[in-house]
Amino acid sequence: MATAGPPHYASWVPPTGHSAPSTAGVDEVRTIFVLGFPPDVKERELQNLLRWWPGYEASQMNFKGDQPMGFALFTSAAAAMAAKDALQNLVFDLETSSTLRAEMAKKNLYVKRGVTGMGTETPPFDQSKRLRTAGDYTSQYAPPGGFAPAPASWVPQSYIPPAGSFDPYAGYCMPPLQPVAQPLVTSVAPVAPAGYVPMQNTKDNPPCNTLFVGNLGESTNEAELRGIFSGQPGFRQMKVLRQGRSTVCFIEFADVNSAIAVHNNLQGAIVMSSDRGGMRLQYSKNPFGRKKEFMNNHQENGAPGVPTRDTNT
DNA sequence: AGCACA
Repeated sequence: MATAGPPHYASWVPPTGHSAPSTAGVDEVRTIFVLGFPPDVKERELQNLLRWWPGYEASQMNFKGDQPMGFALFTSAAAAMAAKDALQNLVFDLETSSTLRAEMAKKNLYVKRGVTGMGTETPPFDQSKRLRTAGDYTSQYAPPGGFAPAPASWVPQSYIPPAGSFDPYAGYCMPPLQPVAQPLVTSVAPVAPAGYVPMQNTKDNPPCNTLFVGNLGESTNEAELRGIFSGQPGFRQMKVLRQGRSTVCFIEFADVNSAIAVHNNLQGAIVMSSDRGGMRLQYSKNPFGRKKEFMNNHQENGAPGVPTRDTNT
């Protein structure tokens, strides 16, 4: 074992949306400096780790010898510090047990015009949009899917290209994330997970209003889960189930779209208290709110096998 | 690789 354990779970303080966001301190340092990556880390990994973070603008991986140094620029110093705290002591790679150290940088990352860390040969299309959108995150951690350039085939959770090009959603054609229904819980800003781990989700069920969370270790802390989910738009309720060595969890949302958004956005999100890194999100087999159908199908107070004639539909 | 509760 020897898990020195991911120490402080940085409870994420939302970058204050009301106090003059971007225009405030123009010469403030809003760049973080991250050490502790395994030598074979790719710049892209840093980008993918941070690209959903509120206020993220650009990042870059430099190599001093074989010691990678990451830099990431945010829209504000507050956003940068929040990200810094979240990355602090993050176990980046379980195999090499490399733990990240993050600090505020000495000076801001210089971003060449048109390069935001999304790749060097950046397509011209949404650079400006990307930057503009970033500011919007200050009020609420909106679903990343919202600005994903998303051709219909873009499946957010497949960080790893599916080997057999198997797409469980082929038949469902993800609705393009229309603005999620007004959150029932508006006040709570979601606690952003400390990071993401690529997660393959080979078997899934049709989208519904309830998510099933798997790949959670027995040590998983319910409060942490609640912190992550309860602030998500459309969140209704959550139930944690201990199953011996592992833990599972159900989350109900007000509507399917909210569930879809979370299913995509939080796929592989790192659960600190779990000993398995990222969580796996699937749609539940038995969603909430289907009691009637369930009961009807089971004829619980009638003759068990009697077929129901669909007299009224 | 684990799906409860109504």
